[in-house]
Amino acid sequence: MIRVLLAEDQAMVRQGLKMMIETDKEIQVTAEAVNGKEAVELCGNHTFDLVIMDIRMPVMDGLEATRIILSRRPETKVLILTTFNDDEYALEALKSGSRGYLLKDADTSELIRSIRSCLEGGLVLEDQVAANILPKLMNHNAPEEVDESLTPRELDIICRIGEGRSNREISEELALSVGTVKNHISIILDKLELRDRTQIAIYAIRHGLV
Amino acid sequence: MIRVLLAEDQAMVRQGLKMMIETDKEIQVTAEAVNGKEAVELCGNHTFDLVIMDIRMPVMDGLEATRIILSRRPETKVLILTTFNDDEYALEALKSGSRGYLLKDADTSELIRSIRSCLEGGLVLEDQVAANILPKLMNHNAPEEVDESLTPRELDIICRIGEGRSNREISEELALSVGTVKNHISIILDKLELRDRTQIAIYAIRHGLV
DNA sequence: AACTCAATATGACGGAGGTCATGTTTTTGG
DNA sequence: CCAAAAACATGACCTCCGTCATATTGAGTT
Repeated sequence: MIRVLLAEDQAMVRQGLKMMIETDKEIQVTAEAVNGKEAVELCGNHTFDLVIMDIRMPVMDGLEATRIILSRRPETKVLILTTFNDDEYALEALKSGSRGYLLKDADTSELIRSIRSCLEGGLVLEDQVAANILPKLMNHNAPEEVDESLTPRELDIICRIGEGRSNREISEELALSVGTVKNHISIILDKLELRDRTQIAIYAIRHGLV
Repeated sequence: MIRVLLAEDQAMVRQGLKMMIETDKEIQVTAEAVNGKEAVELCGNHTFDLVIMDIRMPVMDGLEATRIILSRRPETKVLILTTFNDDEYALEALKSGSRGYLLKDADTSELIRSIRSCLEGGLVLEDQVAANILPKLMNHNAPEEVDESLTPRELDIICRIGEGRSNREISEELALSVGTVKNHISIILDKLELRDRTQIAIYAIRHGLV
């Protein structure tokens, strides 16, 4: 038996959802909440396999409630429920640790399929939503190409600066003199048109070298 | 009419797929290729709405073929076809610009649904695959929580260090004396248990403050 | 009223960072 | 094989960074 907590402020939507969900004999809505705060409290006192959480609710919204619940009971699966096919929300919903994103206009079979997929470890994502957020996530760590005039040695040193090492530490790790490390850094600063090691560290991280 | 190019080296799979696809009267397999190279050549001479591309093929694999085709005809949709629910491939497939990821054991209705969703701009992703790759993409910019003992002023200065500013620049931007900026930095270093401004910059980026 | 804390300031001090000039040794490519 | 580039080294020099001690102001608390 799958125990579901339904967190949704609109009684009508809640009722409709409950009926749709309980079409499946193995799934039961064992509790309902009208806002995020109630949902958090219920999760403190009871155990649920799945929480279906509306994103817009009074008192405490669904994303914050999700974060709190997962920080206390990480094994709980949370599916975010929303009206809009809004990729901004989708990203936030995923960052908060939810296991997916249900649209309110989904039909019963779609709903059941999503719930079961989620409980089996899947992440439920509309194709349209996926098309919007994946490129964002990929571009975000898009490794802009590194200046190709950099030598292997210089790249190595850039990495170490990006890890927060001092010149002394770098010189010891590479069995060089401190002066040599400084020389390399001077050349790096020149090639990359930067001013100091801090900017090198930023460069290193932004270009995915660390 | 939707024109599909089928790139798959195994004749049997190709035949089966073709029959499943053409269940839908609006979709037609107008060409077939037995490896990536053939697929690329066919795309040069003809126009297709969709390419279904096996990932493992002789001569040229599906990922490389995808990259070449998309560099020449970016409007083409490519769906990658594979046997395994392998997230390593999935990431590569998405990076290559494909619009999703079909499993060979999908049934006919699933297949048709995926094709149509893809042509409508969707990104087709198994829930299990999504569950594997999304955390990877998100962890990269995982906003570990920032030390809460930091004051607003200190956070501000941390951000500016994370942008590569010198003490002098920061003091001018905030209308402070250089000494005050240094004082703040000393306190920041103490609170975060760091050693120098470079490590502060790294902290700022890793915690999503910049 | 007494207290705490954030924010500001000053000046002195030592050390790390970065520049420059110069030179040697290896690697590598034509 | 020779020339160019990369890697390594030294020492002098100056600047910027960060520490420390000390102090003032204003906001909020008890």
